[in-house]
Amino acid sequence: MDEKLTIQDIARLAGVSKSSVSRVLNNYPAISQELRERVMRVVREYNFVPNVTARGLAGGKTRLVGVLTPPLTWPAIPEMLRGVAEYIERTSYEMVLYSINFENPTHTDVVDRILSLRMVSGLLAILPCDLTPHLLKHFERGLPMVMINDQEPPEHFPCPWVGVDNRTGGYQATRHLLDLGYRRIAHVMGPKRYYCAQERFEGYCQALREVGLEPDPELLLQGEFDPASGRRCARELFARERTRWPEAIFVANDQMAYGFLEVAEEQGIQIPQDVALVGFDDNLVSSHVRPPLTTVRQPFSQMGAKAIELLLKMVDPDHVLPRARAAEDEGHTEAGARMTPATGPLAAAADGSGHQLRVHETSAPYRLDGAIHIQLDTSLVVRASSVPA
Amino acid sequence: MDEKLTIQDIARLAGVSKSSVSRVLNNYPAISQELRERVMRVVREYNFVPNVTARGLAGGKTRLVGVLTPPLTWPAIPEMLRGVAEYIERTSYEMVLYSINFENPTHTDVVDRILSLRMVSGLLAILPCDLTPHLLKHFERGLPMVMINDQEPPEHFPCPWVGVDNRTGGYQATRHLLDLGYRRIAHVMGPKRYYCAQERFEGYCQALREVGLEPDPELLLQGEFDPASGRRCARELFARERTRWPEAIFVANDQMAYGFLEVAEEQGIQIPQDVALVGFDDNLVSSHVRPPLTTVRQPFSQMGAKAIELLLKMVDPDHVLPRARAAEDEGHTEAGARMTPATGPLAAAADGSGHQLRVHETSAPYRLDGAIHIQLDTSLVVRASSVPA
DNA sequence: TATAACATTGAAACCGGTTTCCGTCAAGTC
DNA sequence: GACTTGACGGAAACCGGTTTCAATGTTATA
Repeated sequence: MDEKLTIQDIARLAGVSKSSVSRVLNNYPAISQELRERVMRVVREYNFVPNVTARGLAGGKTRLVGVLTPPLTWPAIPEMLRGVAEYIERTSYEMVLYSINFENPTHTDVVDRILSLRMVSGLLAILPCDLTPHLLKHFERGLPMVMINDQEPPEHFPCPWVGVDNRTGGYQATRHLLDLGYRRIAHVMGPKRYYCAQERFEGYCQALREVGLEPDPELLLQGEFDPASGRRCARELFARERTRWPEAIFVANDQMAYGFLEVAEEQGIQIPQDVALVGFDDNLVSSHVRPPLTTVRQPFSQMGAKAIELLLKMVDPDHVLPRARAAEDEGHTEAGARMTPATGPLAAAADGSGHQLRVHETSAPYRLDGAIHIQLDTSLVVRASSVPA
Repeated sequence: MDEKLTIQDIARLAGVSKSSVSRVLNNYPAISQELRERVMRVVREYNFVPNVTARGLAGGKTRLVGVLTPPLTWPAIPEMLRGVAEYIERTSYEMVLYSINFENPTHTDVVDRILSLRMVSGLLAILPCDLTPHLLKHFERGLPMVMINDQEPPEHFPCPWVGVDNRTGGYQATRHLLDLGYRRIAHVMGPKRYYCAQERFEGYCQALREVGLEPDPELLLQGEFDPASGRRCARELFARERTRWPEAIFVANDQMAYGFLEVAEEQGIQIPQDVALVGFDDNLVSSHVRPPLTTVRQPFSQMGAKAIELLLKMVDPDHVLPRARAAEDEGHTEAGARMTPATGPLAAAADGSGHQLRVHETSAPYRLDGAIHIQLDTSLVVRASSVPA
């Protein structure tokens, strides 16, 4: 039925030239209604779909965007990709997945090889870590690109960028513990080289100061965002004499919080009765650990969707979704958990879409009113680890 | 530097025709050593990479394969894709990810749209569930395809297929419990419409019979492969009077086992002291739940790798990996867990690569000695849920 | 030494679209 | 009524490769 028809065949069947068929298929404006209908009838009858490859060659635009990700086994990645996939499914674009292994020392070469193929019309780089400077070169050379990246200070970052407001997130976590009456609140920080780690820490400090407390250096620990460092910090903290324990701990990500849960289990420490715990991220797992983790939720799938939306606008400004937008991201928070929208003192003027927009200057060719930085809001998810049953 | 060079430019720079450059780049045999070197020098100097799109148009083969998956938030999917991605990274192919939502009633249309674009030269369909009959039509129409699918009986299944030996897996789980001395062993079965559920059940029965026990209908429960049905079965079981409880339970997948853990926690039932538990799958989460789950590990990433290897062989028989194969799949089993290779009574003649090969007849155009079905081995991962500390 | 067979390489056709260029025709202007 | 203008649509060039075909130079065969 739909066997290898070409635009030429359609032209012949409709009794027109192939240029006309092409024009009809691409919604060229100066086309008479009659021609359009004549062509479309044949197109529909034979169920004709133009060859993407030829289209790419001739038009200079492939309808492909690349998505560069760390290994999919990183907790946040599948959620983000879900957002990307659900958005892209409603467009005429497809996604080429480049899952790269940062441990491979040649990963910059891998990226070069990928991009030199010029197969994709744009790139969404998810948490590119130390690859960022290298990617920026490609961006500055003209490759449309959006990063989901919370590791670089957004000031003057030239590339369009999607992330969350980590400062308000840190504030939310700490404020929650303060509201429950805790006063000796420890913080396990992420690596200082990451901007998000600093921001979460600042939110923590700000919440403390708001109630007249000063951050206590004895209650600040340094982690590496992985479970192992969480375990290490937990052992260090719980090895102190009981009177020097904190009443509650805000851990800068869920992975490290898992380490705390493990050590607590080992040592028979009850959470939250002995020590309350709040994490950051709300990974899919976090509602299934024991006790379920109170945490600050990052809207990962929404971040993916926003980022790909932005990228498609850069790649193809006339791009319109063929179908209406589906229902908003529903998240995976299980029934029973309370969700608190961001209400920190840092809440900036929203642009109506529920997220905060910051616009910076950029010299890159694909600017949309300057480099757009989209910052989404976090929300607190309260579960058993911070609230005694 | 590598700005939009064409094969024509290279030809001019090397003082040869573009046909010659093309031949060199494609390893055409009848090429003089001198010409080859002359061209390659220029290619390397200018870092030339031929345009994939043009290549696709002219050669009739895009170097793209599609990967059709259920939502990435399904537990096994990221692991499988890791295997696919790691393999594909070492080839000249790229993967186009089609993550489809089975709940969308129009998902067969989505598949049709995707495939009618003819963008991909082959398709890897991961756990396509009820999409299988529809996909088979495309396969029979000539689209190279491999399925990772444990839901269809392999007999006479026309399409190349990768899965695990579920029967031996069920045997391993049950045998392990028997070896620990348990005799009253319950089984929570998956949906009967899935072949894997039946096979796991048969393995269970066989292990029991081997020690002279007959499966007890009272100890057989019917689940749906999700946590909710696990909870339901758990409540049903634990609502019985204590003397009618089993000593141990083999649950047909980890998700349902999580439901058991939750209900046990709720009702203060100690696992494994009161009841021992073994799951199936070894999801990434399963080592982090409390207590860590003993389970039958499916080599998901290896399945992905095998499947994509098979697919590429179908798409491009002359396909050779540019680099040597990297180290074998290392899995994610944490240190301390014991791994038992499959040694069930069903172990078939291995083909040297450590997996079992079954060859069936097929009428599809892309046969390699008939439809290849690759069955990988499962392995038991022993953790605290079955072994009292 | 003449000739057939083979190895090597360039010219040109082709893949299936998009886009430029140009001719035609009808409506609008003076 | 002649001329300008713009809408419309066909012919042909083009995108950047692969592949067929034919020409050339070499080597083997008789």
